[in-house]
Amino acid sequence: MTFQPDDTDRKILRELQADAGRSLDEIARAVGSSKTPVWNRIKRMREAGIIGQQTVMLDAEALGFEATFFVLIRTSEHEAEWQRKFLATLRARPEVQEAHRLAGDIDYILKVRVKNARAYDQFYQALISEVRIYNVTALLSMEEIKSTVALPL
Amino acid sequence: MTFQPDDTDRKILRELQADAGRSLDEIARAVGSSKTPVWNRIKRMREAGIIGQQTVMLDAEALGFEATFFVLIRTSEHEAEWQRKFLATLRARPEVQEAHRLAGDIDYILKVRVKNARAYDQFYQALISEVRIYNVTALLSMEEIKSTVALPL
DNA sequence: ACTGAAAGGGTTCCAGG
DNA sequence: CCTGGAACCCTTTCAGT
Repeated sequence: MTFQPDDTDRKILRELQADAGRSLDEIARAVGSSKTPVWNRIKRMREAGIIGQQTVMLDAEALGFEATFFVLIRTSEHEAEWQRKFLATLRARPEVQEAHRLAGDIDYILKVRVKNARAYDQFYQALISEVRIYNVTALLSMEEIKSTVALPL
Repeated sequence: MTFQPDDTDRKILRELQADAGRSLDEIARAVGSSKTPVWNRIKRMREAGIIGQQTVMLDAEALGFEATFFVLIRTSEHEAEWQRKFLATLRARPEVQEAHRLAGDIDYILKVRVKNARAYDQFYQALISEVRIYNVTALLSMEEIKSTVALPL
């Protein structure tokens, strides 16, 4: 199930992560190969789902998203039905950029991106009205020091 | 400093976030306009830095990155020099995908993506050997429920 | 498995409404 | 500010090595 990229595959993935907007020629040159072999490898990796969605990074601040919260959630409920509803709620809410189920005494962590603290409060009220939650801690980001989706290949 | 996208700009940004790999024609059709105006808007937003890097989402699990940690850091040091070194360390470490400075009693949160728990421990040892840190809590992700970089425009 | 080339399609730009 | 079209570049495929 684990895909084992060879050296050239890894170089291609690194280049695509860094800038997916370049031409095949440029990427081929960057990895020291030529168009067709690089094209075949990209095609294979796309079909295998290794390479997924292509997207653009937007400037969140400039677009008015000035508040990022990390939300630590403890719950006492662990039934299937509660969890199903909780996950559905998270997936339906576009301000939730990340959600992970955790090991340990904190059950879930969310990354929530909103325009301001009021918008966070609206999200919070909506969340606790939809599912029972035992304890919530919100950590407010003052400064985004680093943000990347690139894997350290 | 805050860019005010109009309705069409917002539609374009939504489409690009969802799939930046389509042709201008397709995007123009999706937003109910045509090539040239959409192209001009994208160009303007690129030049303004609203639209940044173009990238691909890779399948982390399939590539062997099976462990994600959220790391909560408390420090007693708040001098400029300590902070400079700490930030430089975080930025230099490719396994750190996110780093935020926080308000409140936890000073920093990191998202760290590694192949396994041993690789996390190596990162942790390297970090505490480079800068003094008062207290560290590592939260291990058991399940990635949701992960997106899209802003809720 | 790579090279080179050819066809089709897409991006970029410009003239005109 | 939009439409349509022309030129050029890139992607995609294929035959040859």
